[in-house]
Amino acid sequence: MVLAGAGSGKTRVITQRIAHLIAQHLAEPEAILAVTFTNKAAQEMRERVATLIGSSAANKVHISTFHSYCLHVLRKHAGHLGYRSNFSICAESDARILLRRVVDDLASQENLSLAELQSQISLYKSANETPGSDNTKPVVRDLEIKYQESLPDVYQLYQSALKAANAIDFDDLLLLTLRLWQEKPYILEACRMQFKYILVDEYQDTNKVQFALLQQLAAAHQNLCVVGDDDQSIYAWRGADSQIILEFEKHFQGTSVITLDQNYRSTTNILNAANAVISHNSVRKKKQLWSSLGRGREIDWFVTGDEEEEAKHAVAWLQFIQERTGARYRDFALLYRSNQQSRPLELAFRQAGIPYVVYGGQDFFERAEVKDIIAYFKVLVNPRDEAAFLRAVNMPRRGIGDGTLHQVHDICREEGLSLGKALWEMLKRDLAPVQAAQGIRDFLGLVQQFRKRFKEFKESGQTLRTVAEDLVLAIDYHSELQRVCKTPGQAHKRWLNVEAVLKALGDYEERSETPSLANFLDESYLNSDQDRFGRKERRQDGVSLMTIHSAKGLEFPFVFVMGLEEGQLPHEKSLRDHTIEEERRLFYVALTRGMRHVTLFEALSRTRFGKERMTDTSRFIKEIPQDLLKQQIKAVREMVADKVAPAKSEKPRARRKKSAVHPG
DNA sequence: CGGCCTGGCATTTTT
DNA sequence: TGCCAGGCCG
Repeated sequence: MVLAGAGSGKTRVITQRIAHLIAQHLAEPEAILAVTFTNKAAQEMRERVATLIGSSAANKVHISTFHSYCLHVLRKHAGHLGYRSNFSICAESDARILLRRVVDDLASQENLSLAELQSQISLYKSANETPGSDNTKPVVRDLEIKYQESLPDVYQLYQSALKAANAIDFDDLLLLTLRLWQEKPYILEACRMQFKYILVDEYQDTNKVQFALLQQLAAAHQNLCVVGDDDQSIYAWRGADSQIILEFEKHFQGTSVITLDQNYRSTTNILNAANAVISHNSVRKKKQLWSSLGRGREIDWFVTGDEEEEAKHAVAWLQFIQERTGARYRDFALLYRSNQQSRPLELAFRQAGIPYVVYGGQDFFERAEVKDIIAYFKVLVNPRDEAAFLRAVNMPRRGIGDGTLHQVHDICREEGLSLGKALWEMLKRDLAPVQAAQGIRDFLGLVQQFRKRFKEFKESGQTLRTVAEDLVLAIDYHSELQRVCKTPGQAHKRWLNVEAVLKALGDYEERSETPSLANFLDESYLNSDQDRFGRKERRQDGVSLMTIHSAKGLEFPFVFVMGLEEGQLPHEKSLRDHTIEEERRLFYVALTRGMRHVTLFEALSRTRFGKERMTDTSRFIKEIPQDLLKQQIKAVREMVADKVAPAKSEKPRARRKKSAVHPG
């Protein structure tokens, strides 16, 4: 186990070790498995290994995410688990559709939030547990009673809905692989034999299922090397369990632990501040980062009036630093706790004419237009995929109403048919209204035609891409977009996304030796990495705006951390959930992104949920030794307080506004 | 079916 | 305050 502090060359450890294993003939490239958490990380690792040992050897090393690896295993053996091998993978939004139907079917009067149910289900799955009465310890404490009560049923129904749709969700990828290995030891044995050495990056982010998978896979050879930093564990809310890294030595006998505490990224002042802050956490492996890059400037701490002033001061300060250092825009990152904080920042940058890039936001595959096209692909590949089916069947509108769909659904369940077959039955039995019947005929004809064309595209001298283009034409999606969108500009923007899907399909086709639509879906669903779809020009020079979570693993010469107030960072929810130590790690991650200099911003008042409120200074600032901080006071609490709460009344502002609209 | 309105609500998001 | 889902109505 390599305990690698922030900026200590974590990834380098893995790439060098891979190169070493091969150079010393300890293992053939194909006998090495390196696991990362993101495809991007896997890609980067492959490139770095390639520069060490050449790309032909590097391409033989198995570098992949947990999920991709598991998908690979499951495609081969899905039959053993009662799934067809053409099963679909449900993204969260697809799963949401299934979940909605499940909750509707339960007909409970309780007002249950789908999002909450979904995240609870995921947490249970990540912990390799099932919500049920026999559970002595629920995964999440303090869950409202109505959720505790309904979760077991919802869970069961959700799982059977997935199965009926011949679909699995992201958590199932891991879970089903584990179950496959348990039920078919010979498959596990074969998987074990394939790898002599296993390396894992970002080990602090593993969940219980991933740990179990590793344990199984590494059992034969016991050559497991994990790299991670418990202080950077910030995904517990998604099921990551930092206990796993803390107890590594207990799980694996004869472990040697190597601590990397030299930091090659940040100046000493930044590190000292980060060290001081993180030392307030009780559950951690002790380490003190140090560097030889010099002290650097103290951390600046701006106290401003509200979030708009915060943004304006950030802009001015950035320009000041630029003048003094000649830094480029891309050398700056503004980090915040929650996405909504980007809004005032974007406004200020736009006003100042400074280019910026907001990272995060909506995933490429979650956009409506992309989902529409992909839904067609999915229906063609997996006729049972309910979520995709429901999406495609009325896109564009074919006059198939809710009533008809409910009827179809009943036929599916009662007679165990796929949705497509059930639609045929509807027609045969003359159950659908005239209009709907015509729509159903159109849709089924389309599906039949294109399923055939995608299957035989080669024989007919076409490519996947040209067939897909025909499909988009056949459903007249361009017109559909123009109809749906309010402005032509928006329609155009969304059409570009459709073209991006087609281009991705073409690119995939060139890359793959045996291209198929099914394969393309696998690749893209597990690789929805934004910059692979050409959305963002990474070349251009702009200030980066992103959440602290998405900044993990990145570094910038100048880092601004915004919103250092109680309730914001730490977030108020964390105070209630008693997850303050994870919030502290989050702040630690933010600080350690900075190479040369870090600036902290605090707003004395902040508008949340439409109400302006006074705030308190974040406790984390108080945990930084005073001599490392340089306070820049731009606003005084008393004066701001006067402005924020002028009267006793709760909403004088709202009233004034109303009377202005209706002066009479 | 789709547009409009209202009411509830509100972190973080690797796959 | 601003967004989204769900209900209602034409």
